[in-house]
Amino acid sequence: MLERRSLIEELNAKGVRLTAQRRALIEVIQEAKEHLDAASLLALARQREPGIDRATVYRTIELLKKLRLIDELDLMHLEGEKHYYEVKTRREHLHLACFRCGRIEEFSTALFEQLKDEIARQAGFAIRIARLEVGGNCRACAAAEEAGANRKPEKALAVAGH
Amino acid sequence: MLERRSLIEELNAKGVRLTAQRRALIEVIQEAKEHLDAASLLALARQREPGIDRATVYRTIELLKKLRLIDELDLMHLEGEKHYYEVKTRREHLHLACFRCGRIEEFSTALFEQLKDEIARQAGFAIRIARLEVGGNCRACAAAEEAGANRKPEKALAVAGH
DNA sequence: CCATTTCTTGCGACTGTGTCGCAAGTGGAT
DNA sequence: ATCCACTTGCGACACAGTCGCAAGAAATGG
Ligand SMILES: [Zn+2]
Ligand SMILES: [Zn+2]
Ligand SMILES: [Zn+2]
Ligand SMILES: [Zn+2]
Repeated sequence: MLERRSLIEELNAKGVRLTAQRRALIEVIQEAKEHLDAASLLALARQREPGIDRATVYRTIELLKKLRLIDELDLMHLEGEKHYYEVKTRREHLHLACFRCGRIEEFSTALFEQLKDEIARQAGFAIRIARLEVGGNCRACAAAEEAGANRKPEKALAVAGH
Repeated sequence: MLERRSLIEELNAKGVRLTAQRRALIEVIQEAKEHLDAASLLALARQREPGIDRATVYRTIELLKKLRLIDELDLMHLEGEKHYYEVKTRREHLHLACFRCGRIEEFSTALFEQLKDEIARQAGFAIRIARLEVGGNCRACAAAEEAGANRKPEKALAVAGH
């Protein structure tokens, strides 16, 4: 939650031209309480800057990714092939996506940092992005599944999934 | 590399109807030497089973995912928004995607298992899939980048990326 | 070996994400 | 206020993935 500097300042410092459209998009991303995809981003940005176009949204996302100000997530593509975006400032974390209820949980641990270190050292790989996404059942849904496991578990092709 | 049973047997055991199309697709996936996307899968499968349709490829992928026989990868979407597939038998591994040369490297470590255990325990999350994808520069490209860092590094908006 | 049932396929049409070239518009520096 | 490079909107496009439906093919069992 604690942003370093606002993304706006960050952009200015890098000499990136600040347009009304970019400002609107950045504000939306920064104030988001959930992970937003390009379409939602467009809808929300239009509330502030009505004329804004789809192409501009994609171009701005590309820009912010290159500048390493936002991260792109897949969230296991739980609903369609969209991508989601989040500001890169909160503590580095990974995402747990529940196939049953669709909730996205965030999780942090020192082990993740250690793992990245090991990759960098052993593979000689200069890591720019490390995205760990986990799919399965959250605590509540795992319990519920357990309880409902009284029917014939055979031939259960009805596996939830991506 | 060492497959448990062929996917075909695996399917039979689960009572899944075995069609010529599915057989062709499974053979292609199993014999693949690289990570294939849906379109390549279709092209290769057509060499064995000419009439096969795009929709069938997608439906079969969905089936194999549900049965946990294959994994879906994004590979940092290095070239377009496609997804890639691989048989779920080789040792659990993660993928390193080089933004510069495009090579995909596979990497295994016990730390990854530990990390998954910690997630399962601490978050009470029943993990079905854990996908760790890393983007950056491979050893060779990191070195090359280093050498080429003699020009003005300022205003370098030309950051490679997704 | 044929009939029956159930599942699967091909086809065609469709949705939705993401991309691009270009002419008009605008930010920011002077 | 001027100017220029950069950015935007627009329209058209490329392409991944989905769906309903009628025809076709596995498996089963007689
Ligand atoms: Zn993806
Ligand atoms: Zn859940
Ligand atoms: Zn490389
Ligand atoms: Zn792999």
